[in-house]
Amino acid sequence: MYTIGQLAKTSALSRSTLLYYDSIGLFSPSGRSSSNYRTYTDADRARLEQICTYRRTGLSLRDIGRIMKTRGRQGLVPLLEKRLDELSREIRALRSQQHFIVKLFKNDRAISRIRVMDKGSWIKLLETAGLDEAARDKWHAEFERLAPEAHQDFLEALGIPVKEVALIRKYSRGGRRE
Amino acid sequence: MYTIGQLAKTSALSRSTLLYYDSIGLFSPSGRSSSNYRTYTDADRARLEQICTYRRTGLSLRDIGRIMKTRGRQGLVPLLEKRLDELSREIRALRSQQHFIVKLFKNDRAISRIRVMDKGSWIKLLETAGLDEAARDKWHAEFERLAPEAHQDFLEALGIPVKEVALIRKYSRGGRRE
DNA sequence: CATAAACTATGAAGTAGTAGACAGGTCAAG
DNA sequence: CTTGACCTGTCTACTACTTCATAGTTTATG
Repeated sequence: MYTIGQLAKTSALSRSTLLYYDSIGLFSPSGRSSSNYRTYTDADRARLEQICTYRRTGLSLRDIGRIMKTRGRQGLVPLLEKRLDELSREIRALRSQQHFIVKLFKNDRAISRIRVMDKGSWIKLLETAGLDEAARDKWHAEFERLAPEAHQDFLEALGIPVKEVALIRKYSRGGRRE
Repeated sequence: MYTIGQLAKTSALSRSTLLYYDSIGLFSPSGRSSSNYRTYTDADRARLEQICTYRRTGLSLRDIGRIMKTRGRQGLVPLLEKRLDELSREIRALRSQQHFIVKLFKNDRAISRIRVMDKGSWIKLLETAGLDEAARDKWHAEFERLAPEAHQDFLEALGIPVKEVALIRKYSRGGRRE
C-alpha cells in the first residue's frame, strides 16, 4: 500500500501528474484511507508502469486510456503505426526549422561550425571516406531497397527539397537520371 | 485596408490565429472600422510576414514578440542559437520514441519493413556501398572533425546508446579503440 | 501531549496555439 | 423591407500538465 507521495517518488512521475491522471480517469487508486487519502496497491503500480511504457512512445493519454480499457491490448498495433507516421511528420517539421534557421544565419554572417548537415557537407563526407559518385548511386539504390521510408526521411533531413528527393529515389529504384 | 478575414485568407494564417495574436499583443490591427471591425494596413501585412518568418524557426510567440519590439533585431542571433539547441533536444526525444516503438514491435511480431534505421542496418548499407571498417573509421573521423554536433545527432538517430556514442566519437578524435 | 514539519485533499488558474460555438452585424438580391 | 449568406466580436475548449491557494491529516520531536 502506497500513498500518492510514495508512489510519485518511486515512479519518476510527479504527485501532480498522478493527481491529474486520476482526475481524467486514466489511473485512479484502487482505494482510499479512512482520512480519504488515495491508497495504491502493487497492482496499481503495475498498471502505472504499463502507462509509462505507452507514454514513452508518445501516444496521447486518451489513446493510452483506450488501450488500457481493452484487455489483450487489442488495437495497440495500428495505434503505434499511426504514431510512427506522426513521428516522421513531427521530426520532418523540426528538421525544416533547423534548416530554415541555418539559412537565416548564412545570410547574416558565416556560421563558424556546422551544426546541421546539408547535402553538400554529406557528399563531401562520403567522398572523403572514399565513395565516388558510382558508389554513392549504389548506396542510394541499396538504401531505397532496404528502407524506402527511412531513405526519404534521411534525404529530407539533409534539407533536400521534396521534389529532388523524389527524383533521387526514382533514380535509386532504377529510373534514368532526370 | 483589410478586414481580419481578408488578411487570414491571404496570409495562410487562420482567423483564430490572428485573433489570438491580437489578444496577446503580438500583432494588433492599426485601426478599427466604424462598426468596430479590425482594419489592417499593408504595413501591418509586412509586420505579419516578419512574424511568420520567425515562426518558421519555431521560436515561441513570446520570443518573437520581444524581437519585434526591439528595432535592429537585436538579440535575435542568441535566441536562434538557443532554438537550435532546443531543436536538437526535441528531435532526439522524438527519435527515442521511434526507436522505442520499433523495439516494442520487434518483441511482438517481426516488422516487415524497416521504417527507422538502426546501427546494424546502417553498417550493412555502408558495407554494400563498398566501405569496409577502415573506411568507416575514416568516415567517422571526418564527420567528427567537420561537424561534431551533427555527428552526435546522427549516431543517436541510429538508436546508439549515449555511452557508446561517446566512445565512437572519442575514437574518431584519435583515441584508441579500447 | 502540544507543536511544527511534512504530508494530503480539492479546486482554480496558468501554459501555447488553434479550433469552434455563439450571437450579432453587413450586404446583395428580391 | 426581408431573407439568406457571409462576415464580425467574444468566449470557451483542447493537451498534458504544473502551480498555487486553502484546508485538513499524519508523523516526528521535545
